Amino acid sequence: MEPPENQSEDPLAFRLFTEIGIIDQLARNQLERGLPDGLKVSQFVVLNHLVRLGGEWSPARLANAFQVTKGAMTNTLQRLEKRGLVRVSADPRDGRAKRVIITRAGRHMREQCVKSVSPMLANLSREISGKDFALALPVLEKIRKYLDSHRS
Amino acid sequence: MEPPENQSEDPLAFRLFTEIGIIDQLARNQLERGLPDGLKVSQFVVLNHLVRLGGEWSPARLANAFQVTKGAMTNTLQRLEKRGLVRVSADPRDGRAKRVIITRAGRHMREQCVKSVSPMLANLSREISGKDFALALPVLEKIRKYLDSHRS
DNA sequence: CTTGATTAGTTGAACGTTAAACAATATATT
DNA sequence: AATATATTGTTTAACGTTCAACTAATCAAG
Repeated sequence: MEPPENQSEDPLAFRLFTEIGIIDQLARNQLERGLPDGLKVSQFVVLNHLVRLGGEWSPARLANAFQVTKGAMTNTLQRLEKRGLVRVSADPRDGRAKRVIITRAGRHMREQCVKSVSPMLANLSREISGKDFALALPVLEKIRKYLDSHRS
Repeated sequence: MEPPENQSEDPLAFRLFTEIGIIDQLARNQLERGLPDGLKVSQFVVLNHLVRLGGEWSPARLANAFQVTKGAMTNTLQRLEKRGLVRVSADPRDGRAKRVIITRAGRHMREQCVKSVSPMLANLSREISGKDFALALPVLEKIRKYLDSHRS
């Protein structure tokens, strides 16, 4: 039998996306305000991604990971390279592709960014328990993986 | 050489914001692709807000609710008014303010938008249970309220 | 009443993103 | 080999947003 929540007009899912939209906007604003040296969120998330997952990433893979266009990633990488935070070079195995490697300065900048975020995270932890985060995170991961695999 | 790092070393809250950012981007893209007549997400959420909560809203209140600047809301409302989906008029009680009222065409457009979203939500409900949504939603609401009350 | 501070809305420049067109290279088919 | 198809990255114009400056109106205190 089908519970009524599975109907096409599920208010729960819709409200969840609404909350996510507002949280994303608020968090981005507060994060960007604290980032050092006028670094943009789009640039920070790339640095963070490179540090967290390591290895070499092509611009196309990065664009795909963050679901932005190739043009946007070209722009972000050019700005990061101008700052000396990443190095972009031709891929010797594929004449079309490039490789993106984070520099030592890039790792250091990412560290500073993480530090600039921690006060906000610490304050948040005072009001919302780790148990709550642990409760919501798997659900969000599931949703993200679903959306990620069902995009055209 | 640095050891390979993985994301589970990041604080739970940080990973949660990362997931939220990716979900927001994926969901916005898929939503906007399905909206009728080239309507933008920013325009749809205003229509949806006016239908759901009813009554008269000033541009400033709307800008505050969605955490966008007044300039952005001016732009969005001008586009909605050009389409005849809202009516913006002077507030008789406050010479500085304006009132935003949704038109019948606006309500109809919102209905069509909701219809265009339902297939996506229905597919999502097939993979993620209402119980999961019910689990995550209160946490997200708590986080949103916290961020909302702690912005400078 | 007058001054000063606050609030509502608009405007224009700067910026980042998207979408589409493009050149270069790779892959698959025949 | 030759041809067609797909993929990578860049560029350009259009668009939406932010930010700062601005006008107009309200509020608060003297």
